[in-house]
Amino acid sequence: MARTQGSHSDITGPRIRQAALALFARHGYAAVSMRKIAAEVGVQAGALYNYTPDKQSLLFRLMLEHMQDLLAAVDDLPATQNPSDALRQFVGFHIRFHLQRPDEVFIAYMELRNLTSENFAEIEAQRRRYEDTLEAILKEGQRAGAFAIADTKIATLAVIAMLNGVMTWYRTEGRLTLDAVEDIYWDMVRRSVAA
Amino acid sequence: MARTQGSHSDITGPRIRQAALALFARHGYAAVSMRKIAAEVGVQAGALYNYTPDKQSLLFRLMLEHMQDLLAAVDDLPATQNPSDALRQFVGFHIRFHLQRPDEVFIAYMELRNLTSENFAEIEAQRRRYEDTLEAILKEGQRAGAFAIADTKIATLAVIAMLNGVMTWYRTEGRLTLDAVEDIYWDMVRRSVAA
DNA sequence: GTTCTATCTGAACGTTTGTTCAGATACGGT
DNA sequence: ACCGTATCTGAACAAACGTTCAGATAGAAC
Repeated sequence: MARTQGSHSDITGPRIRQAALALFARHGYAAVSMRKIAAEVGVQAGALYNYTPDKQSLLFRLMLEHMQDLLAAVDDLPATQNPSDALRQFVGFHIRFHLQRPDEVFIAYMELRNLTSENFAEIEAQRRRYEDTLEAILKEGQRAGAFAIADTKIATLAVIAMLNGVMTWYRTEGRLTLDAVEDIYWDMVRRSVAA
Repeated sequence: MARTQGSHSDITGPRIRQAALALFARHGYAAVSMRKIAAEVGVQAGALYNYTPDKQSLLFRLMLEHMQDLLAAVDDLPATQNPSDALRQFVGFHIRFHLQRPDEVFIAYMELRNLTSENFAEIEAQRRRYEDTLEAILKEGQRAGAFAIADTKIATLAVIAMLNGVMTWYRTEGRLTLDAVEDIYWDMVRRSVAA
């Protein structure tokens, strides 16, 4: 039986990427076979190759689309009055954006070593672009005297690392609301760079 | 040829764990075969089974020994006069200990999902014990009025996440000395929890 | 110099891997 | 009602996987 009810390129393609995303996040790229992805979609392994040239491209596309979404979203943030507001906005944005996409975030960080070197370079470039938006805020704050930072590059990485930590423990059904989490982290970030 | 020159249980065992450590860190547990580990040691795959019952135990032992070393080291830290000194000592200890063992740290974090559930529970318990030593410092500082922390559990995780960030970028040959890095991070941590 | 045994080889096992492709089929267009 | 084609099946491929084990061998013990 081929071409079963309601099966279309428009449907199967996204479902394959969705299944791959969930499986890669849970078990890791190397531990997930094409057959497992196919089974999750309800299709034979060979059918996947109508939608991806190979397994590597499947991973790369997931990561690339995630990074592009991230960069587009951060570029769309409204303008702010001063560096402190900009930093607060960034903290809130980062926490919310990443908590909404736990699987994508997990993969984008954990599966970097499973990319070919060309693909890795491309993803890494996007990551750096994202870090640069935060560093620009810190530099401007430093220049304006709003922040007192020993090293803006390290501070950038430290703040992002700190914020990323929220993904390892935050659960929607936990004791803290998203607003509360945001407030707590904003408070810590603010103080760590305050003049 | 068997029992080649200088091959002994005392030599081969550690060399196997050392090779597994490096390969797991670089390529990931699932992507490394027993044959690759054996080749790195200069031995056939079957010989590995004189030293580990299976591949899973090899990973587990690496992680367990790392966590035990970490807990033993943190328990050995000298007593301090006040919470601020204790926190400073912890920050310096954490950075130095982890930077000395990049492969172990990487594996202990990235390969958790490749542990069986029993093994995972054991490692996770050790990790929590480590976090508890930091939270105890923060709680005592909070009680004594030295720190002003909204939520000591979150602050614990945030501080550790922030410090762990150093592993992703620090290189011995980089522009910053270990002392400088330690100072910068201590400064940020101190301010993020200061009363 | 002989024996003993810890250690390693090398082949084999059954499974699973990513990928290919000829053939089957169901839907869109006519 | 028929055709054309996009889509999927199912089998096949060579390679690699974790693990086992009978047999070989080198060094320790005497």
